[in-house]
This record gives sequence, C-alpha cells and structure tokens, in this order.
Amino acid sequence: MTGERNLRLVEDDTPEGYRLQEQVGFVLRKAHQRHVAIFADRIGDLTPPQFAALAKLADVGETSQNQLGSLIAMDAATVKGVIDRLKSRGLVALTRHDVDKRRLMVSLTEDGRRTVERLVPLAEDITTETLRPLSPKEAATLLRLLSRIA
Amino acid sequence: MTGERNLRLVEDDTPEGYRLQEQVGFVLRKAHQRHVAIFADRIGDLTPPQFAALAKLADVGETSQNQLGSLIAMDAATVKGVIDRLKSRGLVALTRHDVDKRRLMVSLTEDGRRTVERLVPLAEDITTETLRPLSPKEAATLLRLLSRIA
DNA sequence: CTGATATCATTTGCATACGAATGAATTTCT
DNA sequence: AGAAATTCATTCGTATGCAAATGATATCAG
Repeated sequence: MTGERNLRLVEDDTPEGYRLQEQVGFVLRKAHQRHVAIFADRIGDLTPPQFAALAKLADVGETSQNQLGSLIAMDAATVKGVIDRLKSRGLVALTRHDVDKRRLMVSLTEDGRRTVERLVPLAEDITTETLRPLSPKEAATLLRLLSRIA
Repeated sequence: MTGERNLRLVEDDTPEGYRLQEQVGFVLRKAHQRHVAIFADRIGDLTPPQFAALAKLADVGETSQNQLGSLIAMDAATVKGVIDRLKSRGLVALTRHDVDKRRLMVSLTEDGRRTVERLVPLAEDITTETLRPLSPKEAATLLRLLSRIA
C-alpha cells in the first residue's frame, strides 16, 4: 500500500529524466573521438578521412572525385578538401575525364600506393586498439549493430 | 586435393585484404553522421553539441566553462565556441567566479531553461529514430558496448 | 615571501562536415 | 535541334574538434 511513495522516490532520483550520457548520439560522438585519438597517435601525418580515401582508391582504382566521396561517405564539399590536401602531398593525381569533361578523375600516385601499403597494417592495429575493451565476440556484435544504424 | 586453389580464389576476392567498410572507425563515422543528420532534421536550430551543453547545464546547474567541457567531452577550445554561440543567442549567461578570477561560470538563462525543456522530448525521439533499425534488446546491447569503447 | 608549477581561458591554425548557391557540361524530353 | 532537368565540381559560410602557444591567476615549495 505504500508502493507509490517508493516509486516517486526513484523517479525523483534524476530531476530531468533525460540522461545525456546514455543517449546514442553522445556515446557515438565519444567513441568516435577516442578512435580518432588512437588513429592520430599511430598515424600522425594522415587523418582517418585521408586514409579512407587512399585505401578506397587502392581498392577500386581511378574514380571521379564525387564517386570516391560516395564510396567513403563524404559529400562533394568535404571530399574536395580531402583530395586537395592529398594532391598537394603528391599522394594522388588528378586528371579530367576525356569524354565527360565535368568529371575530375582521382588516382593513386606511386607514392600514394606505397603509403597505403605501409599504413594498412597500422590501420589494423588501430582497429584492434579501438576494440580492445571488448572480447572478439563482443567486437563482432558491435560492428554488426553499428553497421545496421550507419 | 584441389582445396588450395579454392582458398586462393576466396582470398583474391579482395585484393587488399583490408576492407574499409568493416573497420570500426569507418562505421563509427557513418553512424555518427546519420545521427547528426536525424538531429538536424528534428532540431534544426541547434546542434548536438549545443544541446548537450544546455542539457548538462540543466542537470548540474552553474559550472565553469572548462568543467562543463569535461562533462560533455569537449576540450577547452571547442567548448568555448559552443558557449559563445549559445551566449549570443541568450540561452546561457556568463559571469566571472568571485574568488577564482580565472574561472568563467556558465549558467542557463530562463530562455535557455525553457529551450531545454522544450527540446528534451524531441531529443528522445531522435534517439529512438537513430536506433530504429534495431530491436530494443539490440539497442541496449549496442549502447552497452559503445559505452565501453567510448 | 618568492620563484616554480599548475590551472583556466583564449587565440591561432588546420582539418573535417554539411547546406546552399553557382557554374559548367551532359542528358532527357519534347 | 532546343529547352529543361540533371550531374559534377567549386565556393562560401558556419560549426565542430584538436594541438600548440599565450596570458592571467592561483597554488605550492622552499
């Protein structure tokens, strides 16, 4: 008969009823931050988006800038900046498409290819380090669920 | 006796042996992007970091700028920009700490408090929408695992 | 008390990230 | 063919996000 009072006490425990720390968005942002920090620690002279562009180019070969962007989940404005910086470092080369003169074709230079090959093992270490708090089975679960909301 | 050849064929399926799309970092970035897009769709005039600052202030009351930053996982430089923009909108007020004159104390204005109260239900909708592809049990699992790597 | 340290905040520089507007080239429709 | 719609890329503006340097204030050690 006094259950009501106890319930009230529990509810009042958190005035707002909204716990920022438990929201997906907040945890997602923090997990991403930690990953980027680990990445910067292991691969100091390249950012995750820059590496993603190089790795994808190694995978698919020459593509247009926008196409590459859609492959690595970057809009046109963002991918342009990334490619510009890779070009100024001599890791990618840019040419106009022969037939469709709107398209800017992007490809790896020899230096770019060597760089990808050198960094892939480090990238694998970064993945391992990011997932270190989890067991292999948990890591697989996380990846699967994350993919579904991505 | 021909098993070797088949194995080779499977391995050659992916030349690089490194699948960007399956790396935590990449999926984390994409999931975060989707969440931010959903947020922008529902709460157009405030960003997730800005809302996080307001929600945390509603929770803990007045704090110093740096302290608030550590509560919502932002470094000093980042939190400054966020607070500046909230101040210019009249959602937070800034005062110098009486004793320790280095500290910049941040608190919600009345407008800020009303804004948080108005937005919390929308923020809950955003969480729901972000997790929509998952069952409740899966969502709980994701949140738990994500917290551990965050 | 004073010199060395530490803390809080600010500023600068660089790198994503995205919406919106624009220009150039291509494709589609009629 | 010619007009309308589409696509590719660029530019601008705004907002995180972090490292590094700086200035102001506080604290600590001797």
